[in-house]
Amino acid sequence: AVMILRSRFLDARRKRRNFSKQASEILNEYFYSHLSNPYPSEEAKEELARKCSITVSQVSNWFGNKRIRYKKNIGKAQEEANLYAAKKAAAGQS
Amino acid sequence: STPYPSSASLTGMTTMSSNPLEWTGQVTVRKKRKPYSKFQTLELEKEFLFNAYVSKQKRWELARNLNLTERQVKIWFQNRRMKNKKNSQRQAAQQAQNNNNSSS
DNA sequence: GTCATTTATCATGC
DNA sequence: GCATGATAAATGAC
Repeated sequence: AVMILRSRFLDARRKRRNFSKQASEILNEYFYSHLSNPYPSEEAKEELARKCSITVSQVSNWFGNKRIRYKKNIGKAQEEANLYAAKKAAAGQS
Repeated sequence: STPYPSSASLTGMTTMSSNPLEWTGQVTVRKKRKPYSKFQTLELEKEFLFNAYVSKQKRWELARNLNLTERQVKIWFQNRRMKNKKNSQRQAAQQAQNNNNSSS
């Protein structure tokens, strides 16, 4: 019982904070620009972690959540996808 | 090196033009995740304190006493070891951070 | 065996 | 009240 209580304090869910706006922007840009295969390599995860000022585990968590929640929203609005698709198209202009 | 076999040919989505993302299709039918009870978790944790690796005999006993399958007990210990490893890495990183701050 | 995942659930932010 | 990040069961690659 003591260990359960102790684990509750070690549980990071108790102190969860939302990522910064810039971090979410970076992660979303990578996700939607790699939508055909949104599985960043370990090296890519480390770079994303540096740019977002978060840990590699947090990057993995973000992509895990993003993939499953994107999948569940296929067929629905998905205006976020259109937003980043347009952004990518604009960046690809000559 | 995708985690799952991306054989998109089994659901007849070869001519599906609307959604070309193969990774969104889950092939295998997996059983729904069911959280264990307080008692089950506590007994597993107690055994994990003795040894992180459980013998086949002990695994059978735990499975019978906790109303779990031997496969569930085996996987629980696997996941528990990964959790331990992750926490160790987290503490090590935290300690390194503290050392850096104190030395500056 | 490890380990990167998927998925449901949990706990929090707002 | 959902959105979001982290964790707990469960799977598959290797």
